[in-house]
Amino acid sequence: MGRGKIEIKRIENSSNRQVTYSKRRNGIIKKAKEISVLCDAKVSLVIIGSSGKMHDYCSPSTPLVDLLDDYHKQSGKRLWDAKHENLSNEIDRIKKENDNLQIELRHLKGEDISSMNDAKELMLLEEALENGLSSIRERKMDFWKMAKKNEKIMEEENKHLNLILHQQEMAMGTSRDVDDGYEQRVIRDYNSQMPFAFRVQPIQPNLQERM
Amino acid sequence: MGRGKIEIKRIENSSNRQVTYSKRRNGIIKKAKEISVLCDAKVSLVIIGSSGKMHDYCSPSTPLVDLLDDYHKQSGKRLWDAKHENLSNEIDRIKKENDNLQIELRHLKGEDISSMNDAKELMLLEEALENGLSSIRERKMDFWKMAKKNEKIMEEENKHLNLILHQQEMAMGTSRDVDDGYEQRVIRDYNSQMPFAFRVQPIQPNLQERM
DNA sequence: AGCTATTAATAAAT
DNA sequence: TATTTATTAATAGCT
Repeated sequence: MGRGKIEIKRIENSSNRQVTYSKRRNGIIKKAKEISVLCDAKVSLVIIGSSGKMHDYCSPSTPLVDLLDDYHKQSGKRLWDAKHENLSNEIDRIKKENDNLQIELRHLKGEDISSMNDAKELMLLEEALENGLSSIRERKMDFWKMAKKNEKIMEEENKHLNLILHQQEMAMGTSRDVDDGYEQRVIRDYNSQMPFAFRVQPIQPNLQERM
Repeated sequence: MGRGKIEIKRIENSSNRQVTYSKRRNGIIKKAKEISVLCDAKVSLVIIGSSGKMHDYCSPSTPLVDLLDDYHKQSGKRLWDAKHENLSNEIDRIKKENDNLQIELRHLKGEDISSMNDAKELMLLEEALENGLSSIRERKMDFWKMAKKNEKIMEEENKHLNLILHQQEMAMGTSRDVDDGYEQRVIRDYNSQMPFAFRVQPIQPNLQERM
């Protein structure tokens, strides 16, 4: 396709070679674009001329890395070293583990169990859930006991503080209002040492009756 | 360059697209070979069609890896590092997800809950477990009902078989004892194949209504 | 870098 | 899917 036919062999004349190179390079890149658009193919094209300068084309929205990833999967050639492969394998492994966990989790939550055709499994599941439930309830009981205990301690402390305050008031003859802030602070400090959710609650045991 | 001019846009007709793809793929690979020979350029070409199948060309005595090494040096895109980093990040991400799942799972099983300091969370957990339990029990109930139904059907079947056997015996004048083993075996087989999943069911379409 | 005669690629038909 | 052919597209050699 030109004024004359040419043999496909190295062009010896260096300037001709250079000219042909840049013309054909444009041509092939155009072709690459076209095939990727016409046939929605992924294309990666890298050309390095004898000068060493590199040109490339990669189909849109196809990171070269991904494409080469495909390549290396399909060609079986190890493009990147074992390290990468190991990482890939690990990802696969963990993903699989993840899937299994998800399934187990869903089963425990009672989802997707219509696919469970094994009575034994169902019973194991039930057992696990019952165990879980009893543990949780034990824990809640601990909470409750602790809350009660705390409550009692605070009550005592309060009484004690009130007593002291009262004594001081009597001794100093001052009004109770002056020292009010002190009492409040002490109580807050107690609260902040409570491990659980009972911190900001007024003493109202029945609020927690489900715990 | 064909019987008609075409626009460079995705070919909607899938079989035309496929034909064009393979023609142009050959064309572009030929061009790649030509430019590498004519201009002694290094060329790497990877094409992945919409079917996902990959074709490639790489100029002779130019390992693709080396060429891509050049590429990654010149493009400054740091192919490998980026790839490596991506993989590592993904692993971290998935591992984290995994850990969270593990924790959730352990909590549901009532393990490690002594670290749970939030009454609300505990209650949510309990609720999830209760829901799970009730789903499981529902499912078990289904199984149970199905087992009952199956049992009934088998009973009928048995009766029927016995009747037929009996009739045959009468007709043939043979003793019933001769065939006794057969009947027993049939029943045992039914039972042994009933894992709870009722695989070997007599022809009774409505048995499958929930499966 | 443009131009154009010529070859090469290929779209549509078979 | 492979071949054929009319037509367009690419490009070799020239300027």
